[in-house]
Amino acid sequence: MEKILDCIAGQVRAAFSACGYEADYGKVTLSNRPDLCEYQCNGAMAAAKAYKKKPIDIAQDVADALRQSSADLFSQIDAVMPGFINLSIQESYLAGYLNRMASEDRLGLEPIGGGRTVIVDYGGANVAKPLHVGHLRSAIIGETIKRMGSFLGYHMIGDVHLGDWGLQMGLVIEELRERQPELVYFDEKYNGDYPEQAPFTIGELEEMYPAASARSKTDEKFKARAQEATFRLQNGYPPYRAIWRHIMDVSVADLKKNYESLGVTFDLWKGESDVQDYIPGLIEDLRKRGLAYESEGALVVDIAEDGDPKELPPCIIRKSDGAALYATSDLGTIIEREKLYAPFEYIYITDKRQELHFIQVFRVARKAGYVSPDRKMIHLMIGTMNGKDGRPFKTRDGGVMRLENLVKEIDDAVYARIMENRTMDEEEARTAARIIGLAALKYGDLSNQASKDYIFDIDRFTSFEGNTGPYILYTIVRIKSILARYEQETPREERGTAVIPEASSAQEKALMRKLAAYNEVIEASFSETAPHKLCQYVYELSDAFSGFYNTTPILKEEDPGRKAGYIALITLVKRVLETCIDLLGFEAPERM
RNA sequence: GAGUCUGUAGCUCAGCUGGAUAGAGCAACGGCCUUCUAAGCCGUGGGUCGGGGGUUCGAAUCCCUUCAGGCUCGCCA
Repeated sequence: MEKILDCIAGQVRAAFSACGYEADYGKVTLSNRPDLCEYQCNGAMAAAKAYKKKPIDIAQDVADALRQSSADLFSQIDAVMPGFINLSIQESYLAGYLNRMASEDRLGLEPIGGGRTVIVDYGGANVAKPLHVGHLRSAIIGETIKRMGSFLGYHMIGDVHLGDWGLQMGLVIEELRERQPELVYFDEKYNGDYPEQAPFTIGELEEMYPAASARSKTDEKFKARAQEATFRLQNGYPPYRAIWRHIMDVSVADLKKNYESLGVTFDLWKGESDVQDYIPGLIEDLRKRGLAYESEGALVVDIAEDGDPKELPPCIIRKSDGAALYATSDLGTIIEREKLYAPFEYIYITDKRQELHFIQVFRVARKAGYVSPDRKMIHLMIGTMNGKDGRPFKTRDGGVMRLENLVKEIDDAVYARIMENRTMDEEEARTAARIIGLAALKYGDLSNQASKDYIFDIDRFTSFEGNTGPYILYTIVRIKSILARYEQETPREERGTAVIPEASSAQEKALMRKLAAYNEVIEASFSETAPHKLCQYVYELSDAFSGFYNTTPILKEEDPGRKAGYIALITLVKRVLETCIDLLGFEAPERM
């Protein structure tokens, strides 16, 4: 279905054309002066320069033409100083638009993706390290991007892309040697089978990595051993491969559990280790073609381009000790993805501190021709998560906040909140608390712009007033409640036809115009990888509904036809809201 | 030092491909529950859009400069 702004702009463009001006001046936006009009076109002022005429004269010409051509679309067409064209939409047209919307499966959203493949890389998780609040954002933003893309008809493939192959693995191996040197993995002479059972639990594993990391910073010998172990692991040394397998098994099971509790899913659970077979060929290829060369003992690829403000450092693809590293793995991953999926677009969602890394990787991939120029490669950078003091987020006692603790803390706060305000049995309250808590958490995060640093404030997530996830859910629950009562009170034969009528109040029309913006918002939110725009829309729609709700006693309406019309309208509001929050990755309870 | 991002109301944030009087939420204050869930609605107060220049009929938005802060700057991921 054509977007409502495009419908309007189509008429305005035609009017510009008819008056002898370039049609492109007929761009229409939502009004920023709702007291004056609903939509506006500023093109007359831009055109004034090109045609050397007074803006108001052009606006006047176009307005006259519009009055001739589009009286059925507009209820207001004004040319005002200095050259604005103010427009309002005809109630009948708006109602017709919404009725068409309501009759479509995707509520009038065009499947613009056309089945094209998009890879979304939004894991950021490292094995052997617990998920903490820092992993929250890329996971839930990635999930939303993936859902929006799928809904728009793209073939979205989400890959967790585990960090399972770097120095951290060597660190854990050496830490294990420190703690349990008697294990067979460390017996050079041992050549039997290795145990099925991991020699550590997830709890122990999570404690080992930070310990090893700290030790490597003060103990040079330990660090060297870890590098050596990493190198041997990467070269297939069987006992280290066996330990690695244990780390993976224990860690991935835990990661899946945690992501699941956030409603975050991945199509692929690949990792850096999966692409190691591509690396020798990759390095050979780059070297043979003269793209990679030795520099200070390492193998590097220049990535500088004309127009760079400063010469960018080359991309290192092999360290001087012969080991591969981050960039190499990511390039290997690209080669594999090209081979298996030939994606139309790549979206990487990571901390913004990795900006340079992705610039390097993208440029090498382009320069070597692994990814053709017509494919898009996007690095969606996630801002740093800070505490209330503006410094990197820590728990009250100064530690790293684990994701599962955070989720639990929010659940408990929501549960307490429900019990103080509502009568609900324990089980229902617990279920509702999980649903509402997740919405609070996700909405709180998604409503901030992804790339900006943001203040992570637990009090904010457990406060449910105003622009929050629970407010959105509350709106949906109120609609559900009305609809349920309507069905209960009104015999089927008295329900009338479910057609959305022309608006009869300002609140109703505002709600209807907000509904009509739906397809526009979803397309923009996806193409700009900006979930916060969808959040903002969902809030505005909820707000518009609340305004309508407070001025219009729906179930008390005496005219059954009008009542049925209200029901049709709020049913559409509910569908739109539910669709949107599903894209955002949460859902509404039945009651709250 | 170089590059880059950020700076908007007391707090948290929108708005930034230039348009009319800069918007929300929280917090503060004042109204609205015998009526569809008050986790709501309505209203009031609160901002020289970090500072200074410039371009433009018009700048929070574009350019320059300056201040403050974050991040990055070849062998971690």
